[in-house]
Amino acid sequence: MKIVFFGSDEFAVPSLKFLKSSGNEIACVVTQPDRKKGRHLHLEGTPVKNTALELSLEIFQPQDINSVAAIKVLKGFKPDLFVVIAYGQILSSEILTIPKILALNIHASLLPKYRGAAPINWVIIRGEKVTGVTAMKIKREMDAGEIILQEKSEIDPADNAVTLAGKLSLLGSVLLIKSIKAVNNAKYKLVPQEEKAASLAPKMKKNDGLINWNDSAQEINNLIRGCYDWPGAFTYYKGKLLKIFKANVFLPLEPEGNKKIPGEIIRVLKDDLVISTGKGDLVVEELQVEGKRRMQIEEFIAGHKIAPGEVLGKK
RNA sequence: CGCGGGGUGGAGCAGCCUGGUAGCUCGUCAGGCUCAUAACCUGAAGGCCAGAGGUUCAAAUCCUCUCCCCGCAA
Repeated sequence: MKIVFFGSDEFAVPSLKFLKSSGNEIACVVTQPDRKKGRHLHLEGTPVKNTALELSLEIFQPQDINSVAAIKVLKGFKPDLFVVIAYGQILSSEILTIPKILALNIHASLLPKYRGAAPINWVIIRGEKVTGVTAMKIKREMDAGEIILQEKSEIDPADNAVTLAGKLSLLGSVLLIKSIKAVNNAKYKLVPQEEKAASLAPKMKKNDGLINWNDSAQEINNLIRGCYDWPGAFTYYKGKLLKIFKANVFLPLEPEGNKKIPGEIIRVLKDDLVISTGKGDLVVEELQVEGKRRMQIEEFIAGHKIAPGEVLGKK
């Protein structure tokens, strides 16, 4: 099989590596152009580009994949298959007709649920117990193609978006190889998605991480896990941005006698910071204040005169 | 040169504006209290205040440059 691989994000890296070692011919790796990133806006390649360099694969980084020039390049490879994983640009219908067999996509959710750029974050934020990966034939509409194979994976309560992404990207790479085999042997069915069951998982925005202390401790903890490590669930403490990276839910046994304001700090011990929420309490374990490095709660408490009664969330 | 915060005993912070014995919380070590303890009390060790210049009688503190860390923005 002659394959052109489209990918940018870290999520696609295991698939690229696995694909390479599986003996398929990778004609070219298409990835997003280097972008100015980071603190001093240095030019940086995508994780997929770096992997492709390590594997000595040909790299193509068109500004616009749907441009006439880019299409010409792609046609030049005369590929059997396109494999698209976390690439970051939408392929036009003309591009989808280039490969002899089909264009295949691995998506990190159980489609038709969580279509879009950030399924991993949103399944955690929504408190799902199970998610998975889907291999599908790409259609013009975003993540709406017919399903080839699907694999489920349980979400561990300890998982955050990063750990879950790690698991799913491995699972996805296995699913990819399976799917390619199936396609190669023509032993596969294309099952249309149930449109009624579709839901969306749009790209994360900075503000999606804002903590609403009126939510339950469980919901807030889901937000914290789902927003890890970008954009990070955040609130405000003494006018400064405060990100919470890790926390636990604590349900007080005694009926809440004296009502606390959601967001109020109710207990500060040596290594224990408990915050009141709309329902239950949140025990903060790892956090970061604007301009400071990320730290464990005991380090934070050691250096900050933080007292019960203070309320988080005010800008 | 995108904007901003910061580098102070092992950790996290205060002190800097208004120069002049280096302080707090935690940790470590020793001792005490206690049936016991991660709790409490007492004491101790541990810092050329990121680095290099400069101003000054005197610099963690003021000025200049360098290195490193972080937030925003992407």
